[in-house]
Amino acid sequence: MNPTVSKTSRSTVRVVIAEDQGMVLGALAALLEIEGDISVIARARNGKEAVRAVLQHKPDVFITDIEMPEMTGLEAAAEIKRQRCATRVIILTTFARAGYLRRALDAGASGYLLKDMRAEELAEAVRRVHRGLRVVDPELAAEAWSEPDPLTDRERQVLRLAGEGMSSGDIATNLGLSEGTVRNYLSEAISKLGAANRVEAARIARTKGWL
Amino acid sequence: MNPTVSKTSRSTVRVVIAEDQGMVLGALAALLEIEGDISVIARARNGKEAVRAVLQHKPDVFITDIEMPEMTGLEAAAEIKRQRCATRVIILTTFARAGYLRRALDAGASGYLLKDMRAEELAEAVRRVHRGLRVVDPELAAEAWSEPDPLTDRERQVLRLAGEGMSSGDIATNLGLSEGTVRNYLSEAISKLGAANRVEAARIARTKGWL
DNA sequence: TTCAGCGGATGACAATTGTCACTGAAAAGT
DNA sequence: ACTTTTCAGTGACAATTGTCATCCGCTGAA
Repeated sequence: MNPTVSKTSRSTVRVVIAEDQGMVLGALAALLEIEGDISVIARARNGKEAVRAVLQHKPDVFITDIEMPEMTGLEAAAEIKRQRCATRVIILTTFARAGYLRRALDAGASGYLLKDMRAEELAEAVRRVHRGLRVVDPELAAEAWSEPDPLTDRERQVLRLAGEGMSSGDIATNLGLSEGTVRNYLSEAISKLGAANRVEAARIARTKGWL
Repeated sequence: MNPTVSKTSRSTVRVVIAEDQGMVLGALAALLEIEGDISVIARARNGKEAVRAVLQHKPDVFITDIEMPEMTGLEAAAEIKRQRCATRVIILTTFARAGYLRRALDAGASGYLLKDMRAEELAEAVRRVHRGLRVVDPELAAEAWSEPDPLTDRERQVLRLAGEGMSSGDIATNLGLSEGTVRNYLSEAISKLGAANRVEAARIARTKGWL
């Protein structure tokens, strides 16, 4: 498959992977190990573990899921950049959400891949990123710049809780606001998102990655 | 392309995998191919493809995700059993939902694995199932029998749409019912599930796998 | 210093939602 | 033939939700 590279490390790319689903984590590692020029040197099942592993091993590339316990992949990426670690980051996620991509790029990620891309593209992306290139789905990239998150922090908080099924009153006590205020924020969010009610608004925000 | 018999020896377990996320599909295949005694003879990215592949290749074991386009993994499993195909089925999913497990067993599945189990357990489960054993998380199994889905078909339909953010009126026209009737069903579902409103009810139903 | 802007709150009003009791018309038992 | 069930609908009422106009206190810039 890759004749130019001998499997004895002429230039082996050293990789750390983070993914909370053990089955997928192991499988991705297996997928990359098949490639002669890539070596998985550590695995993590949450963001904190991941940060520790990356800072310790200083891999060439760090591949991470977004939604994980303890610490998000995006938070982990940001933390790693903050520590001035030269490791390049690839976000690997299920969600084609503009908001996620934007936050990923803000956090200094070099790649943003979707889990429903072809499996072969992962190894290719690792090599590309290692060479210093960026790997982002062009279609998604376009969308990311077009539509910025219109919600304020409060609106986001309120909408998140409303989407879980909380009543206005519950949300109010939960956030230390008055019930009327909560309804105002909700109303504002609903109109900003062009929704008909809080549930639809929450759904829209979720699919855009604004949560 | 179609070697009539095993080129490898004694007893290779022949497997077909179905999973809609290409990256995960390829990775799982790689994971299993590492094992000397397991061979992935076909892959599918949705339920229909999967059924076709299984009926054509008659593998020993069929591993499938649940939530896929075109046709659900559960539906695929049921269809395969209906066709009197001897292939044993393993459901591999993210969701530890009693309702899913119950439907899986009703569909004649031999195994129900969660994606957040350890990666090594997959190959082991394939072997176990191939030997005619069942592989189901004991804790989940207990829960599955304890609490049967209390919802009627109508309540399910109505709740599903309500969870998407539709108003009672929309749901009514959508299902050809009157608005009052919709509210009655919703009210009934809410009380059955011990929820405070439609949103919470939908959330509860979803997490139990009753959707 | 003053004034615009923002976060938060009120109050009022209409629309939607949740609850209940009750009716009627089909199945489905017995 | 005579109950029961089940499914759908009605009407009425209370609670919750969505919308608006308006108000207050604070902060930051002109």
